Amino acid sequence: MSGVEQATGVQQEQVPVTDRGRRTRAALLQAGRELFEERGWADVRIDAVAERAGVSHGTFYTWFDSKESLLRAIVAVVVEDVFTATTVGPRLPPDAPYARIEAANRLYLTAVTRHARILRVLDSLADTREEFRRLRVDVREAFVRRGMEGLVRLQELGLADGALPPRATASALGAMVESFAHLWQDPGEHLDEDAAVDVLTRLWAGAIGLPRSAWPDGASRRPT
Amino acid sequence: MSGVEQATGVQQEQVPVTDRGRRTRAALLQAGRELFEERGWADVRIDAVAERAGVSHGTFYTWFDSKESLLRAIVAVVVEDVFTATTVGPRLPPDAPYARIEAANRLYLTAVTRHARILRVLDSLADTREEFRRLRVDVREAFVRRGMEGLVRLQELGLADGALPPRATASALGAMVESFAHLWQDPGEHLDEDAAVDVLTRLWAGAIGLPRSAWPDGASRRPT
Amino acid sequence: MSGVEQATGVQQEQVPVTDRGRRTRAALLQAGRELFEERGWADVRIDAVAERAGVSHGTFYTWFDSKESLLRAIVAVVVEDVFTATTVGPRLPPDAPYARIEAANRLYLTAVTRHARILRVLDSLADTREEFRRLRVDVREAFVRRGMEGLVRLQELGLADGALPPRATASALGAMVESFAHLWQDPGEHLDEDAAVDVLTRLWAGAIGLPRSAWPDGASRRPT
Amino acid sequence: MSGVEQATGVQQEQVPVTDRGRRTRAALLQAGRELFEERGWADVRIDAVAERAGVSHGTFYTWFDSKESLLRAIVAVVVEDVFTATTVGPRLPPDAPYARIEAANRLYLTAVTRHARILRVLDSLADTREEFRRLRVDVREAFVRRGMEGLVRLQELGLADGALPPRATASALGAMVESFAHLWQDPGEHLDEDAAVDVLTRLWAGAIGLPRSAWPDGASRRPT
DNA sequence: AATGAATGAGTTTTCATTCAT
DNA sequence: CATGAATGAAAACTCATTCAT
Repeated sequence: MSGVEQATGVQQEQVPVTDRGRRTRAALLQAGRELFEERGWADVRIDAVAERAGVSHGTFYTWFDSKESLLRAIVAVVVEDVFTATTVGPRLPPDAPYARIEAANRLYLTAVTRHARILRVLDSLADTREEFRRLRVDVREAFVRRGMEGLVRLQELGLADGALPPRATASALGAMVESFAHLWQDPGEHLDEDAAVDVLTRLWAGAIGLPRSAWPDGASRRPT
Repeated sequence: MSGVEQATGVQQEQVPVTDRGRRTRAALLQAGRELFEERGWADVRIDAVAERAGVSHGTFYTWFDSKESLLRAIVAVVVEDVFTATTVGPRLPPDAPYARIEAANRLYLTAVTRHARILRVLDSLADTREEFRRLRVDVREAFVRRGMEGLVRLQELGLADGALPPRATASALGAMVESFAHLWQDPGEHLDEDAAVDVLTRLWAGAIGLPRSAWPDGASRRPT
Repeated sequence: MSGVEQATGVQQEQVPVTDRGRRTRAALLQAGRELFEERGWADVRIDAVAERAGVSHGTFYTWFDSKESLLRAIVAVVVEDVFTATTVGPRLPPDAPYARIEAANRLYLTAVTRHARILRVLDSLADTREEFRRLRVDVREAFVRRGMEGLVRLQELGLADGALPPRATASALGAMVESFAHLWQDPGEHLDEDAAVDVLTRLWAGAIGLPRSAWPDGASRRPT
Repeated sequence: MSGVEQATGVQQEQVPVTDRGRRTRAALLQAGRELFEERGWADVRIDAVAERAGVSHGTFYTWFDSKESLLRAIVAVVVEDVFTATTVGPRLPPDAPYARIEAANRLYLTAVTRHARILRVLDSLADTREEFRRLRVDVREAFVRRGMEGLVRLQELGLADGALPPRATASALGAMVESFAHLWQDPGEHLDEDAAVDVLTRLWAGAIGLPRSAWPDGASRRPT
């Protein structure tokens, strides 16, 4: 199980024991998430986080060691959520590959969309801070691994292009799905969730060479 | 900044008139690019740029208004280069769609790879600075548009899945290619250029539903 | 100043809530006043203010937004003081115009003298910074208005030259009194307060044409 | 002859020998004056002066040693002009004191008005730079001295209040006249030159106690 | 636990002045 | 003489983090 065991850094964040403490910490977490989403990393001051959480500046440090530490805590939730969404899908039969791909895409697309803003913040730090680069990778990891395993299985069954290197392929297609979540934000790309999932699944299935015969009727013959 | 607004509007960057000036400006540009690539945006000081360029601190401001301004100038070159690479490819016959896709992918992949580090820096700013978001989009635009036009043409010829919305599809596939350039950096994804182009082209061709009959022999039957 | 505008509007200066805060703020105010008086505006560094107040550099910004902001706070006290001195004088009978003029002159002269150095600083900024020009005017306003009203009353009673335009006259005479406070600093003009007030009052009373009969005995016949 | 012999500072400004040089120097002088008048001291960059004069930045230093030096040269002209205006008036008969006061006031008022903006700039520096404080005094000196001498003469003739100390009185009244030149700039004090001179002369004559019998008919009986 | 205040390292930027050509 | 460029000493301001109550 990747991506969840990162928490053991150097300094442990304080863990609240009283109810009041729990509430304060939660408020800071919430305020931090909102602000990061609104303004990005660099433009968020600890001051602002504390203020929005309704506590004094100093209190922030009762619960978090640093600004980084706050983001780490926020991202931990995200990693967990994406991981869960990716892993705990409906258990579809192995002989329905298209439906499996579709289900995985939908879950990942919605999960990533849910966290699109905070993931962008993470991205902006991933460039220089090794720790966050790892976290960024962790978010993707479960999905990529799942895609990779699925691909291998299909290749073994002769249902996917055997020439494709599994890991790289899964990475590339995973990136494709994820990029969709971000492009969605922009005006100009207007698709509802079903349409988006449909497009992504078609691209994916076609890309790995899943034979049209294995596509559902609606998908393979869909008109323009 | 004192109280009275100077009469001049937005100051234009200086343009060197002497050779010495040209050399200095170029050195700063080069030093800036290197440092941004090595350390990312936030960890580069103007001081360091000047030092690496072998000039004094103040000289930086003779040629650039600000750190932002420097990046802008660096990125302008990148945008230009990627645009050119994307646009000025070998003119392949329209009836060789696979080869066309391959050529386009190769050009874009190498161009983006060439600039991978600086594009990451740009990404990290794109989240909050509207100006840089636009630039980021500009880098992709030519490639996405080209992919879109190619797709439309193939759809009209019945050689591509008519159900795919052109713009979104081209965006998604473009993102896929681009992500490859970045993943390449990471250890663990080791493919040489030819192999990478091959994978991407297979994925792309398959994704849009280009019939296997339109694939070159080597591509369609390549073994694992 | 990064690209994104923080949500807060014009930041208000902090108001101390603890005693320690009050003490620190007062010390900065005091240090600032002294330094401005000693060195003028341009030659005062925030660093120096903080040092003299016995706090660190950053602490200055806990209490004031900027150097301007500090001066504003200092001047606010001055405006207040001059206003009070000008307004809250001994209530003399209307039928003792000379004594009234004298009392007003004394109060204004001593008030302006008390603040002569800081007013000079204000002057030096008033030329270009509209905000400070207004403050400068504010300092004078109460005295000028009072002089004007007094003049109008005397004109109505036939005790002052009816040809004098009240506002301009009061301005000119006010400037005369004020200039005295500054000239006093210079060596070469040595008069004690009583002598200065006497001269100014004679000039004033004579200027508006107050009949000699309304002058006190001592004043009208005073020998050289 | 006060106020004109100041030029011998430490470094002598360059003196042009060619025609081209003369033109360049004059252009810089002119540009400097305009800019100081428009923006005040601190907000004028040497860059801007050079640009407005149509020469390159470096050329400025061919003709002036420093920014201070430029202002010094500009002010020298002003001092000279005010001095001349004050000294070289119409030679009126000693037995027409009111007319003499009026003439002096008019000359001084117009001279100071002509240079009001640049004198303000000088003021803003006078607070801290001893050199400019001297210059500032020099501008006033001739007028104050003349007023003082006039007052002494009238006192000796019994035509002025003998209780007035000549120097202080002349200073105060001089400041009064000068302040008028500045207040004129402000909206709200709207008087044409004749009216202003009239008011000032009445105030002056009254202030020193010039008997009404020595006032011209128009002046003494002017109605409201 | 919470709070208000203090800290100071870290950065960008300005601009008068000098200089090589 | 003029020019374009280089210089570097200032200086203001920010903000994460620490601390005394």
